[in-house]
Amino acid sequence: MSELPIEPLSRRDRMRVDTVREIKETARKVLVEQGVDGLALRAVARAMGMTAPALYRYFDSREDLVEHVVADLYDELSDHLEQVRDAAEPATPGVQLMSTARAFRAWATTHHAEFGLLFGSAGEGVIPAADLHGPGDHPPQVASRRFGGVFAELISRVYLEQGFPVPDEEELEPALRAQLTEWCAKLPVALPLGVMHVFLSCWIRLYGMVCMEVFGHLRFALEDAAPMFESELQALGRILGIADEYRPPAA
Amino acid sequence: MSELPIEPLSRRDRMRVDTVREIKETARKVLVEQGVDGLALRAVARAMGMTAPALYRYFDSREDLVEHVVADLYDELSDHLEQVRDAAEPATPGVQLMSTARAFRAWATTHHAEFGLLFGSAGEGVIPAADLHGPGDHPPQVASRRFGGVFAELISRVYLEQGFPVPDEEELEPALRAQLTEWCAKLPVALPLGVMHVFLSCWIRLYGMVCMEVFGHLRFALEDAAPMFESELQALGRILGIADEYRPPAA
DNA sequence: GTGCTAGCGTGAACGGCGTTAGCGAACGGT
DNA sequence: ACCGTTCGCTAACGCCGTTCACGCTAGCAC
Repeated sequence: MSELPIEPLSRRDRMRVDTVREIKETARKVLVEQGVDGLALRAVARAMGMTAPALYRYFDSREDLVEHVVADLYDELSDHLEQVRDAAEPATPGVQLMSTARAFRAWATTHHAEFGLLFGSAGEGVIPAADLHGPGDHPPQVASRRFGGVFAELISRVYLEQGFPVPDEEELEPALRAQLTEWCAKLPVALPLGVMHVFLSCWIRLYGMVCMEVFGHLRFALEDAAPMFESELQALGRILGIADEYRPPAA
Repeated sequence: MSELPIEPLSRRDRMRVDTVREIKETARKVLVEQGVDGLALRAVARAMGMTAPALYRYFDSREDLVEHVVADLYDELSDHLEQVRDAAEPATPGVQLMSTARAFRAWATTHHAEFGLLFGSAGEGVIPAADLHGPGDHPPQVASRRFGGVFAELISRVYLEQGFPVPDEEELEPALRAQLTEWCAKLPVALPLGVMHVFLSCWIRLYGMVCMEVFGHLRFALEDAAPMFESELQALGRILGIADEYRPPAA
């Protein structure tokens, strides 16, 4: 689809690329200020001194624009998490994983609307039948796979470098084992199925904690979910054998 | 707010109650067929042979209608879960908890749109600043509290009748302990803080698992999340000391 | 039975939305 | 200088939530 001649970008093409970038940036600004429902084509156009139909020169529809924003957000989040991971001291997988998980929650709590778009049910109507996390080539799909890879790679490294207890293949139900095997085959490195199982379980717990906090489903019990998050993170650390590397957050 | 004279319902009042009920039922039908975004006042009115402004005789706004639908859904879900709980055999808290958790997932997977409205980010715009799970008297608030109580009561009974290991108060971070203490004071029965902590942790895990499945965030690894759910449920059972009561689902 | 009134449903209207169609201006390549 | 592509605009359609003023009708007091 995209041919790569070395420098064929005409002045017009450069302008176009810039405009696309500006539209997506403006859309994101509108998303933050007005929420998901306020993310309207007309609002975006208005915010950048254009009219709504002009945006159709750059995106097929509102949905197409939102998809690209979603992809950009996944990429930006992945960039941020990788940065935090690489800056973690000491640079052991355990510390890196803990820091990255904490950074994920911090991003979620400070980017409410964006998080809802990426991880909530808001994306339901957006990426419709075509599964978001499917194997397709749409921008949000590749971007979300990259995001998932950050945590998957970290847990893999924790396992490879330090190890942690994982269930034997025989302990897993056959149906689950089959699915894990299929998934495992797609990964670059071969790992025991039990590692994938532990990864999924940990990711479910991390996702659940952050999701409940951001969507306000913990307010029935907790006013500030930060201590509970740290407690859950510590529990995950114990499962992965990296509890001793636990560090309270900087703030 | 609601006065209860024995039978003062005039014919007119009965008509009105019926209409309110029909509107909410129609709204729910539209929600299921058209999704959250399709839940429009005009669509509801059209589906029941009315015009949109007429609905304003019964609800203040679209948001008000959606709130009442949310409350009804919470109540219906709570009814269903309590029914499953009371029908569980043998009637031990452990089996009841397992069955109820499984019924929760079954409801979520078969009521996609409704689940998104209750537990996803879709409710973000609906119950705006006034927290859904706050202490107010709005219908969705009382209904969601009732729902949460089903699981809280079950775990409490598991603890009281059989017990399971809970962290000591001293092990909990002071900030977390303070919040749990405050929450615990509002409950009918006094329980150790560690029980509340385990309850939250389990609920986070159950919610995370169901949420990820329903919102499609597990499709990157699993095509059918049922076996993984059962695996997680079994893990929860081990934490609560009821793993031996585990039963595979009927289906 | 008659008249009054409160409640209900309607059509029209306002502003906003996504989207399409058609027009004119600016630009790039030749 | 010319031609075609690209771009942004206005106008329009049908949807939405919401408000308003109007009729109708059912219930009630007398």
